[in-house]
Amino acid sequence: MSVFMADLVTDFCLEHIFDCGQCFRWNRQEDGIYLGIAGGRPARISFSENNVLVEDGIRESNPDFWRKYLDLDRDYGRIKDHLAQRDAVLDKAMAFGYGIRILQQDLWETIVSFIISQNNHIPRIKGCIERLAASFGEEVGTFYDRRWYNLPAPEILSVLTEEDLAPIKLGYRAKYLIQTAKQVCQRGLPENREELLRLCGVGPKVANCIALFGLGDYASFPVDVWVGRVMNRLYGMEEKNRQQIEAYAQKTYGELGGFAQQYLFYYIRENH
DNA sequence: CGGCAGGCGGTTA
DNA sequence: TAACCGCCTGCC
Repeated sequence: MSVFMADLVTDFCLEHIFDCGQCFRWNRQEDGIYLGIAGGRPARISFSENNVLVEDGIRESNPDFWRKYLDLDRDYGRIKDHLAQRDAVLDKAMAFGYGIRILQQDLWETIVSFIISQNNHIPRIKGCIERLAASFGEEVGTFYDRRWYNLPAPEILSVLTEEDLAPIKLGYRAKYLIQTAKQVCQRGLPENREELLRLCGVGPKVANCIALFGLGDYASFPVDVWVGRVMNRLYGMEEKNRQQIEAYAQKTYGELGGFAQQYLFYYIRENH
């Protein structure tokens, strides 16, 4: 086990980070500590008095990994200032989700997670991901009294059948996952949105999520039903007019679209 | 029971 | 290229 610490951290709130819809493998404990896994590292993360503390189940300490994963080197105060200048309507959403950070997640895990997420509820998405990892993923060790597993690599997933995956209860997303795994084995991982859209089961919304969370494409502004709702409520736009919403986001938020989307999404999810 | 959820692929016109 | 429709599953 090793420990990572960072002090003087502002604009950071574990609840906002882990509940704003960008990740599915972290869970809040009764003491407010989050227990989960990222990049093959099971960990406990806590935050108090501007100090981030990460205790992970890996022998060799790797502070760079956690700094990057938690996006600690980015000035979110400045991002919020810039967004506030561009659009006063965002103030309420940014005040509400003040501690959001966009995690820099593993690309393959992001692809798998957001293919599963389509037309699906968060508790079920989480269940599917955990069953998939426990059944077909590589075990990374024991941490706080349980075994932890990575999501299965493309090479593993690509040779499974829909029948193999039946117990995972992925529904029609199972064949998407297998096909996408095959494509990644053949062509390698996608490097941009256009390549993401070629993957089976990846449409505009899922591609935008993967681009934002897995590729660091911070201009990406994923529009789902919740973003449609919030744009309707705060801006009076038509909920299902994705073109109009995307055009507005592009024009107004520009290269900060992904940050704006996260504040808006979290705001409407928690205040509907 | 039908309706729906953090969409997508496939089929039509 | 826009509009439909069916889809696994689980929950209301």
